[in-house]
Amino acid sequence: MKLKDLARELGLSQTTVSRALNGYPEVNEQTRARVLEASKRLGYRPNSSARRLATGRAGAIGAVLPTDDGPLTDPHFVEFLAGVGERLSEGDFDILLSPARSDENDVYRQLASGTRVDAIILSSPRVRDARVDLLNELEIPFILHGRTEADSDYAWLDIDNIGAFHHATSYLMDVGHRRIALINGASGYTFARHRELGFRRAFRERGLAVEERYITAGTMTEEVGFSLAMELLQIDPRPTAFIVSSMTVTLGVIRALRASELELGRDVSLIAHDDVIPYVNADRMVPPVSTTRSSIRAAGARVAELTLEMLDGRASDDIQEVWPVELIIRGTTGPPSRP
Amino acid sequence: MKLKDLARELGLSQTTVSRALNGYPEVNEQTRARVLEASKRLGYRPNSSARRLATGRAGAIGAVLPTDDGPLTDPHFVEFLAGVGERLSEGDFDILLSPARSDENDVYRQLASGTRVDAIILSSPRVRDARVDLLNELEIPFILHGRTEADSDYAWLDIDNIGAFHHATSYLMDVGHRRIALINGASGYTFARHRELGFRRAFRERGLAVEERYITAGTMTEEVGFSLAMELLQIDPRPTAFIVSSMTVTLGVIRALRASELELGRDVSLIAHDDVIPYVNADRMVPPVSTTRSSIRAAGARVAELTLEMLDGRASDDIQEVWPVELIIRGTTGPPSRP
DNA sequence: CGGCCTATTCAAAGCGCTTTGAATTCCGAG
DNA sequence: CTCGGAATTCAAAGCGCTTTGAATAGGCCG
Repeated sequence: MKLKDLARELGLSQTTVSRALNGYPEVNEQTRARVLEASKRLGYRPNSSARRLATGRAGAIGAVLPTDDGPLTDPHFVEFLAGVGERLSEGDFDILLSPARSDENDVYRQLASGTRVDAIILSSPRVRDARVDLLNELEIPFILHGRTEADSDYAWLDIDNIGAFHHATSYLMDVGHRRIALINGASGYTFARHRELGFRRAFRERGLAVEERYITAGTMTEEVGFSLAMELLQIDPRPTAFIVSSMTVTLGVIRALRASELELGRDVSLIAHDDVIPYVNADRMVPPVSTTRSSIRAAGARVAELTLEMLDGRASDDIQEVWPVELIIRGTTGPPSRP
Repeated sequence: MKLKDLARELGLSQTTVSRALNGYPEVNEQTRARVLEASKRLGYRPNSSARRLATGRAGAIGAVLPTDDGPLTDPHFVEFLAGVGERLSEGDFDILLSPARSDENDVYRQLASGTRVDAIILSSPRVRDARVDLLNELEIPFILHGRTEADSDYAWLDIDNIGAFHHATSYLMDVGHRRIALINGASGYTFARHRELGFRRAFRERGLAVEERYITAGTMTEEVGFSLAMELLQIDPRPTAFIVSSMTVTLGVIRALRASELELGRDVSLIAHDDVIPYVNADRMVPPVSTTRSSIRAAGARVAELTLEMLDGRASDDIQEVWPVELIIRGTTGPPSRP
């Protein structure tokens, strides 16, 4: 069942049928209704290759599977992608997944130079990210989930990491903590940088000095969370509270606390950033974990939406969104214990 | 730079240039060399939409993002996908990711009826899986990673789950364990069924009875691992060894052991199945975890390869591969402790 | 009633590639 | 020399859709 067949069936020209289906205004509404009905009844599905050839659009958004050592560990990335996909599938757009190879630049170059994608979505940007320059040079539309240091010349959507960690740190201070440790994502990434900035700002605002030994960073895995927490707990005096960069890392921290026979929420407080992945649920843990929360899936959907707008002509440097982050206090935060 | 331009540049017809580039035999080797050189020099990239329209191929393999409660938790799925992508990107094929919506059947139906994918890859099949019937009916090529109960009429690649868990169980028996607990993936899925079968076979072979209370199953997350292990440890007498369905679940089991003040490898033995995801490394844990190991990424690559063969005409019911699984003994397995 | 404008529909020309069927060239055999 | 066949190359016809430019029909005004 192709357009031609459908048109013949209806006694109309391909032009009219095509326009009726694509919502053009110059079609009689009655005709449009007939066309839509017949199209559904006969199970007509436009051939996307043909459509793409005719429109000159690839009909796909490129994303690169991050490499192992990236900060966006797999579950996060999938969740983000699910959001992107949700929104994209409403249009005639696909996600084109390219695995990152040894030379990542090559992957982007290939995506851009071919006619396989209309735009590219980047995740986990660094403070200075060569990919941004590359894509700007290649002149292909792209959007960042996150941002770089110089964030004025391209499209991005980011959450307010500074605000989130500032808020979390301030809260802990409000309930009495002073020895607060930070377990951050790997330095170099903007989100980690921002989180540290927010953390430090809370101290500065109160005229308190940051204890540098309490600031740590690493790849965001359970293992790293465990070992960093173990190291932090060796320090004398040990921190009374932890601010942790992800729920995955938090699993490791909890393991470390157990190993040290410390009770979470009583002996030690903790606030973690929660990207709301189904894989680990902060609220269902024991005790429920206090978090700064922002759905990475929702962000994915919005990024997709912005991408489509960009392809519809919206200026890319007009697309810059910062999302606020909620602080949700649950059972892992209390006043510092007096040992 | 389109084919036409390239042809004009070379003083050849489009036909010849196209054939030269696509490796057809009826082209003079000298001509082919000239064409290839010019193509590279001028940076020619074929327009994939056009090629796809002309060949009638969509140039994409469909995969459905599993829903939250599936057994293939996100990190596994991405790793599998990475394997698929690796292989696919060598050809002119993409991965088309569709997020599973409320009615999953609809997603498949849409994938199949449109002209957007040439084949579909299915993950985590159930013992009886409606999707297989659906896709057979829709007459679109597809391949399963895993298999169903009735596995003769379609293409699949699976690992030897029966053998793996039989081997693991037998090993534990060899070193003296009798009270062996199984923490399995959610029942209903073939891989979980097979693992249980392998487990039971080891008992049967030795004329031993299975203690049914030691057999548990659930979604493969850290949380579930923790709570199932906690329950198992309440049983009197408690199991001396655990066989666990994934490394993620193992994290939870380890947390439960710590909470119960039991030392892994001494008080309790453990063998886990390891899909070799970068996210959790069995060998780097303390103590290193004994595993049945099979790279899910390699499986993905092979599935992609088989898919391409299928599209090249290989009969789908000729494509049925079972991969053996290694048993790797590390530090979490020893003789049972005598309490 | 003729002319003009708007609403609606149509035929045909691509989009950039592959592939069919035919044309051309070149050789060795007869 | 001449002819049939192998080796090369080519022109042109699609693939199924969108879109341009033109045609047709209907409605309103003077």
